[in-house]
Amino acid sequence: MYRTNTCGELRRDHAGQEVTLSGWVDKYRDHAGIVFIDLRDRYGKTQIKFNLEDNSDTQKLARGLRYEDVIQVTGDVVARPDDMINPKLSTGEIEIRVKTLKLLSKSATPPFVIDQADLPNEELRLKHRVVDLRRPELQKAMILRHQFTKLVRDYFDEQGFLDIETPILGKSSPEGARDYLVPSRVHPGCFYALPQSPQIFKQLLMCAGYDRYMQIARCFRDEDLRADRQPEFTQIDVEMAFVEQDDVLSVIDGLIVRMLKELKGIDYPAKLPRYTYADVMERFGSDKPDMRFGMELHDLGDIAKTCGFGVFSKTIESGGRVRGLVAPQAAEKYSRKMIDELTAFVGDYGAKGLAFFRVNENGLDSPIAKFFDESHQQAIISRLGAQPGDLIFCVADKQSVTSAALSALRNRLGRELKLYDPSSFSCLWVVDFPLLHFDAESQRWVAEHHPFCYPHPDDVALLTTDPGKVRAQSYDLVVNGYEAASGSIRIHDAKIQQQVFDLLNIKAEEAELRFGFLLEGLRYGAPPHGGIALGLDRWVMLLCGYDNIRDVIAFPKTQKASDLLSGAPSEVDEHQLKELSIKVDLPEELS
RNA sequence: GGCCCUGUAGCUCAAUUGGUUAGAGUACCGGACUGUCGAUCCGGUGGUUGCGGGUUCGAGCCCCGUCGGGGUCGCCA
Repeated sequence: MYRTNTCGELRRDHAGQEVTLSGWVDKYRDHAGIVFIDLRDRYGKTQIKFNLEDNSDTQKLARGLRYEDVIQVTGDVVARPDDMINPKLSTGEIEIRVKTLKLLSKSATPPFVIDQADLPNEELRLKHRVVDLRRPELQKAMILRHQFTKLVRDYFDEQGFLDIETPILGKSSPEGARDYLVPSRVHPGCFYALPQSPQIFKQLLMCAGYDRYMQIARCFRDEDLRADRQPEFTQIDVEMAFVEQDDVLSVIDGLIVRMLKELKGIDYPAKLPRYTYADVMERFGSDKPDMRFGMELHDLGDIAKTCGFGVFSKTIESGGRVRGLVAPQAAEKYSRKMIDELTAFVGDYGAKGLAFFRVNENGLDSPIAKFFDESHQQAIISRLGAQPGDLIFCVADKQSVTSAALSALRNRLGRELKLYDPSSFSCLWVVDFPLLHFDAESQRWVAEHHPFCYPHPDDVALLTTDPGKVRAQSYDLVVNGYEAASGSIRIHDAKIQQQVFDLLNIKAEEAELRFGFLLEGLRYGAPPHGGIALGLDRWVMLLCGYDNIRDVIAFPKTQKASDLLSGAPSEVDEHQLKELSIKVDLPEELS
């Protein structure tokens, strides 16, 4: 038997017992006559000690132990004297007086020390993920991830959902994200695609009568990575039949409230607040606003129109917008140089400039203040509710640019000005997304969510008259500024589906080719249905309070989608390619 | 594909802004030490400054290219 207890469980009550522990050497403190070792496993650390008078051979062996050696010890649990209790350890009231020591596995010198205050750079951590995964921060994430998925499964089970698996090897569809492809050996020249999500299969399950489905599903998208995006990620995929939007939202409300309570001890109102897309876009400039703080956007169009500042008035004349926000008590905190930096920052979002005003007792102070007379200055102050000491920022541009620039600025200022508690949570629904948007590049309507999204019942008539105004029965769950879930009610009515396809300029033949197996499923008695998918990795990231998704994935990939641990992706043998009827044709600069 | 940051000892960082033999802490190796818990003290090993070019009397530092890592815009139905 390798152990009778773990390294995290022994307390004062255990004093006097003989125990056997196994684990990793976390620290060693060698005093020649007495040697202390902190023994670690995933449950905690226990101090073990070796006395010269107890057993000089064992003590000699103990002195040679180094970081990450794996050992087994047997000895007696001893209560520590009061002045030697270590309050930093849960096991700090006891220690093990070792009688026998066995070296189970000698470690090579590790590439970095786990308890080091300065974290090694991420490249090294990913290369040596085995060592990295021993760090408490990653262990916390893995444990929380497990607790989260268990809670999710339990919750949906209680609600009558069935966990059903869907294929990993599927059919490629050109819409949406780029597919990861898998060549078929038995069908030369043909490829499977890895699922971007189990979307169509879960709709087919609804048609088949499995009216409450859930799955913790791995999804794959070959798009560029971000701090919160990996090429393979995990969704909590949910679909329900005979439901309206409110039914889906209520089920998820219940999940979120329970999860925040059980995993974070946070009491959240039983029903998460709901906002319309139009509302949050106007007030926050984003469809995923971080509502842990205010600092809302305000429209200054009417004031800008008549002011003396040409950039503003001309923007309004040409159909653009002037909007602004107030950074509370930031006038002194942001120097001209820092504001220049913010100007460059909003430039990334297309803003050609960033107007600013420092608010003082008499009005506005700014290089462009002279273009605003007393009444215009007061109008701006009163519209924004600004106080002396505040700093006002404005962007004048087409609507989409004012939204993108100001929402990014808002997030940045909120963080820099510490306007919220980073450990708090703000969860909300955004509903009534537009069904379609007009893509200027391809000069056509494209689906905002996907082509199977049901239009808002009040807007069906608009499909033929004003498609851009049609709202969808789709919804996002937004947490701390992240899209944490997204879903919709699907079309189960062939006539409306046809209308949407027509709008998207998808011909019947093409629809049959691309989504034929879904349309086929919808043909034989499709119940009204809808669903949602939660981003598991993002949720765990948020629950841990981390700012990147890699720290909640055991073996993540880098920004270039490589796995530094295994070396994937890699070239394969010629005979493997031949078997798959594949010839590699590298671009010239790589060959 | 664009923009920005980054790469110096096993690790975390420094190097007076182009100037002597590239330093410190930690890890590692050796020694001392019987109550430490970031143990302490003494000594030692350890470097093609990511790689390749260039400018210069002289490059860790400047320039060009390239590779890796990170952030972000585009992209992600």
